[in-house]
Amino acid sequence: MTTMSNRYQADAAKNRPTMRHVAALAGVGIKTVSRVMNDEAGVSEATRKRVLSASQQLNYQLDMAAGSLRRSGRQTLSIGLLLPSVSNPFSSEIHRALEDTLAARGIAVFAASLDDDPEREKALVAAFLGRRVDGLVLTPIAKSQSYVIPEHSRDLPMVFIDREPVGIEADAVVTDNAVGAAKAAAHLIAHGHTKLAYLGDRADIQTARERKRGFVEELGRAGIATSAVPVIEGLHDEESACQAALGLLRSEDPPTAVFSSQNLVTFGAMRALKELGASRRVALVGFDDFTLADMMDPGITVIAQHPERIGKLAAERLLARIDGDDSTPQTYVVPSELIERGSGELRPR
Amino acid sequence: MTTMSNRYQADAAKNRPTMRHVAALAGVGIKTVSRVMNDEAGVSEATRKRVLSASQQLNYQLDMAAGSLRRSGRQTLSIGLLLPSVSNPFSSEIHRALEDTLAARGIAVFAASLDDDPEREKALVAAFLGRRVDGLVLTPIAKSQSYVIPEHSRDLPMVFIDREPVGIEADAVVTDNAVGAAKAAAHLIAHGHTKLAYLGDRADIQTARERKRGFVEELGRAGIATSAVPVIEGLHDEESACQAALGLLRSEDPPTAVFSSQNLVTFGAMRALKELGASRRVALVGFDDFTLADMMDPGITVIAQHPERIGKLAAERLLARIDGDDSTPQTYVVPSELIERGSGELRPR
DNA sequence: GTGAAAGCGCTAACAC
DNA sequence: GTGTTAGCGCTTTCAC
Repeated sequence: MTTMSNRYQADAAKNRPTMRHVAALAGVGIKTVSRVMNDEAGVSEATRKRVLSASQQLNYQLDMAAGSLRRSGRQTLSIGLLLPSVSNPFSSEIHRALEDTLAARGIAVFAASLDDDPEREKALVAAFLGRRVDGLVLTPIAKSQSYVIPEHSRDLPMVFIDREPVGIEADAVVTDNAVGAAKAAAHLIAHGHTKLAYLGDRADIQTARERKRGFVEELGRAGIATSAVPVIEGLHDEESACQAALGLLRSEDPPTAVFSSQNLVTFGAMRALKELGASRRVALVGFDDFTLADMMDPGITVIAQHPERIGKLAAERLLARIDGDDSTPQTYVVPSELIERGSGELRPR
Repeated sequence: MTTMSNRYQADAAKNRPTMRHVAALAGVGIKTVSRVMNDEAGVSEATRKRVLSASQQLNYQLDMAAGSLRRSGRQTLSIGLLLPSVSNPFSSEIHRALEDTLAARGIAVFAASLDDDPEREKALVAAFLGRRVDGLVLTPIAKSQSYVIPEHSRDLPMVFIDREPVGIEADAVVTDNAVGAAKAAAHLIAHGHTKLAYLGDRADIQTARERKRGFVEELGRAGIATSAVPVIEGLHDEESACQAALGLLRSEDPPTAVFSSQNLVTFGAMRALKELGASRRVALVGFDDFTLADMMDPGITVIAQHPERIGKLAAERLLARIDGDDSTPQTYVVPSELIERGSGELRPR
């Protein structure tokens, strides 16, 4: 028996030990080891200690994959998260909040970046499915998400974030984009502006469309002719936004207030205003908050989103689904918030 | 036969289909399905097509976990990544670069946040090991990493980033912290400053210690008495850094140039300078680059790190180890870069 | 080219 | 309390 234990021990030092190794060393059956490792009842304290000691001696680690293969329910305690990019500040805040909520349940997170590529979206979903994740949290970018319908019907929990999915009914957690943009317009109008301008992202992005819609509708409510308000779309980076803003501000009848629909666009507008020395003359409200916004001169007024709340809510919905909630899928709206910092409170002239 | 196929098909619509389902529907043996799904040779084109069609019809997805259980080598095509926080900009840039390099090999990334908690470090490593990751990339924060020695000896590939591990010999990828800080000191001295000040992070963080060492050593080389240079450490957030900077700048003999060892500290210093209206009078160089640094007034001169290079290099080292490289572990140093933007080029008086 | 049998590490079901 | 047997979905081995 001693030789056998030794052999198992030597074996386990190089190769990864299994329950058999632990069982042999502890002198018990394999099922007993399983009971101890899973904190199941029905093991005497003495046996428990022997098993624990053997497992520590061998540095044994339960193999979750092998376990879940046999276990009914087949949970892997891991989920897949698809983001525009893991390095995008908005996305990574969501990621963090999700992680915190899921970690409390011992769930690990696979994270991946989409880069606006619909093909990648499908490929990454497939990659996650192959790893048998217990759920999926994704930022949809493909035209339709109907390709996941088979999985969804198999009760794979799924929550969409930032944008609502198309072609499938599933839970979603989004910002009130239209309302937020309308708040920005109303704020500028309340400060005396009638000559507004809109700098927007690509129209194929759902959130961008929503923001534009909200902004324009608010103009209508305020009785400002939409035709008098320049709306520039298709801005996806700082440089193009800066050029667009420069064009507007140098025109014959320049706006006295600008709304930018997204961070990079806001940065471009800020650069343009700075270049023209107009930062304290032309009002600016940007959608989405950013670091150092309060350190600018003037501070930049923004419609802040709450990524941490989106992430937390998405995680909670996912857990509820994992726990068997089968109510009708729903879209949850997280309100945005106007933060006054100076640039949005400048008055015309 | 038809009834059987139908039964399997109905079964597969609700439950997840297995190779058996596909085999039954295609009218072949299970091993043939395996061959097709793994792109193995030795299957006639006709059979291949039948199998492929059946698998698409059922929406079949190969189960990687089950496969790797039996497969020799047992690769799961997933790795674990441990970061200070997934939402930290520096970390998430590393994350992104890692992901890109590993995605090319079909490797998925588990990401998790440490929050400066040594216990979490150990727990998360255990969680990853239980999921049988093929490798680990980690930012060490515990006092010693000797707890992973057993895994390391079992040839689990492992690369440390940002900080070198203690108590174990393993690959590491780090910034040249001391050299970078020395460059900052030299830059300020070259611009005529002799009255410098150092604002630093907590001394228990390795990178913070290195930066201080490099800075102080450069003072020595320049013949500036270290005793004449205030060195404040233990600053871990913007507020404490701001207070420390205010104290220094309001003292009887204030510094003409400040070096801040980290982003949040830099922000605090910027705020203090702004509050005192000293932004254009007192020089500032910060360690680590940040968004909008060029939009400040003046632009903020920084010692930029290259997270994308750190991430890429770490991924490459990990892949090399996974591929069997068993050369002596090594520390790879990624050079930092001085970026002049104005604040660091201000002269005294 | 193809398939049957064994077994990866574990848990379910049941016997003792 | 504890151990034995079967089998999760797949790949290996080897026979046809």
